[in-house]
Amino acid sequence: MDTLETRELRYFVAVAEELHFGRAAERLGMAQPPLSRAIQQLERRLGVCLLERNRRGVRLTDAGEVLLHEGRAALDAIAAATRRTRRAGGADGPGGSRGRLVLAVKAAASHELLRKLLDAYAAEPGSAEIELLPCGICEQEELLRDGRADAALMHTPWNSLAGFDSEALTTEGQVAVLPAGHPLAARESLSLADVRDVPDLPLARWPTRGTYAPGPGPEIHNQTQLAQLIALGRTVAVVPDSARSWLWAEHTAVPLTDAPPVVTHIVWPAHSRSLTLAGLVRTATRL
Amino acid sequence: MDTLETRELRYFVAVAEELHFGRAAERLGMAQPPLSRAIQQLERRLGVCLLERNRRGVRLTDAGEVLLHEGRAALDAIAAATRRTRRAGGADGPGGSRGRLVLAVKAAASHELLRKLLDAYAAEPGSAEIELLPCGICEQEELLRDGRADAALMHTPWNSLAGFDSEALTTEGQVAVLPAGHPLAARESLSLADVRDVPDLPLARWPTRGTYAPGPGPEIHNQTQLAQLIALGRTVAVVPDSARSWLWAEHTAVPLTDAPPVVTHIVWPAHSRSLTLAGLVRTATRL
DNA sequence: CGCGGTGATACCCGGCGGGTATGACAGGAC
DNA sequence: GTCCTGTCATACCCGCCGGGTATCACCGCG
Repeated sequence: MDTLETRELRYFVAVAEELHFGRAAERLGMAQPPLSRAIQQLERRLGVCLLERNRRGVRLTDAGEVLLHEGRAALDAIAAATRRTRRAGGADGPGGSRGRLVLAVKAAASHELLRKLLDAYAAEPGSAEIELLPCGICEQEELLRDGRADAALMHTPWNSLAGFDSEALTTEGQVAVLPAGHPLAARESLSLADVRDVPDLPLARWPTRGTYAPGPGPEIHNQTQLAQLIALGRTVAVVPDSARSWLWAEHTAVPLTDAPPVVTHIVWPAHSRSLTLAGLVRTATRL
Repeated sequence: MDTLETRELRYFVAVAEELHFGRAAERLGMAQPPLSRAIQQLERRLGVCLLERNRRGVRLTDAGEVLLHEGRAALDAIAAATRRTRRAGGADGPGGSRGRLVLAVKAAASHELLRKLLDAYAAEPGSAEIELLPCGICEQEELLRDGRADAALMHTPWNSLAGFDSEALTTEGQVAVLPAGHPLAARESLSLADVRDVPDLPLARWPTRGTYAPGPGPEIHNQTQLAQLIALGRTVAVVPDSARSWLWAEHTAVPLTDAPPVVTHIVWPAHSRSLTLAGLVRTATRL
């Protein structure tokens, strides 16, 4: 009468994402009629209309929109339960050591900090093995939610810490990275306004929470690509101070006076009660 | 091969909580043998040992401990999906107005603020109906997690905001509430040390995150009980400044110089995307 | 008017979730 | 020792329901 089954959630999310019973059924590896029936049963059990079936396609009702969001969150929680239990049971990969932690990090971000953290933690008595999970620009939230990672290093203001527990580790300023020969590269310092208004160098755009702000500059997907575009004189970027470590000879970094500071946090699921994780966090905050 | 069913989670959580197949089966309204079999299947599918069956009782393994925590979170998420979808579909209670929001509040806490918030929000164009859900001292987290509430008013440092999104609304100092006739009641101000060391008045103990710290004072369950115990000269309490509004004639409030400030927040699930909720939060932050 | 494409309906079947009866085993009372 | 008791596991059966196939009803379109 009340509790939804995982299967029903999976089915509904598939239909709500595809907005097409046939395609959704294909994605789920089943035939279309039982899927239609399952969704009908779901609507009857909830006492709520989730989909508007116009001939030619399907649309979500307000309630359907809610169930899509909440259902995704619930499916993530279930996947997380599976993954973390398997990991705790030593049923993963080779070695199968107990208490292993998976730490999600953006490639090449906070490199110095990460090295110090790993060294310091490994020196702790009784420390567990830390597996690093390199991930894309804004993937950490998802990895924490669905249990593929147990902790992550995140950087405000780019990442959102909402929904997680976190501790701030370091704060740093930002610099503008310019082609070495550019006139602005000779300046002692710059303001954000300076950088935004260079006519021949449109500001590179990083994704914020997975989407790109509109603008003239190129959309950046990884750090190597960015480095190359800057070196070729096609763009300028605003990056944290610690990014100086991967600059090329053809780059010049100029401090920004008014850019928001970048804070690196260690982040974990709010409900976590793992002692292993607590140890890692303690080590991190003591750095 | 991988995704857990809601039923399996329910079964496992019941067994893990009871540590007894028979009682768990009774709680689930089923017979013991199929429950045993279901747990075995679960262990085989996860490839992990969850329970240690000694004759005479059952114990959780480390992996079982993890699944208990993560499974509870997942079940909460599923319950939340059900409740919020039903609410969005207007399938709840009489009236069935769309976009209704449920706001969880501790009885009598932040009364002034709550009145202002409700008035201001009701005056907004297109505002939804706000249903108030009075709750116990530290129940708000649970209500948000399992979907019985959409938002809550919480007070740091008593409530933990971990896992939620929040906005701070007001900050206030704390006062010591004493029986009117007590010698300390004549003082202009007090320190926490003063209040803690009154030999004839042990400090009342509020639950923090659901549990009571050890101490000599009485365990407080609600505000009326506290008021009475103070009036009878049995205890002294440290409460936020706004609590002056419910004091009796037999009470005296004395400002505390070094008590941590109490911050009232409006709190909501981090993944929420509801426009109605956003409107309420906007109103609240503008107060 | 037929045709393609949509979701819904009708019907059948096999698997599995659940029940009952019973077993295996350890510990306590005596 | 020998019960008895309380625990979880095993064996077996059955009915339900989830899933498949075939088909329908409907609409838009050339």
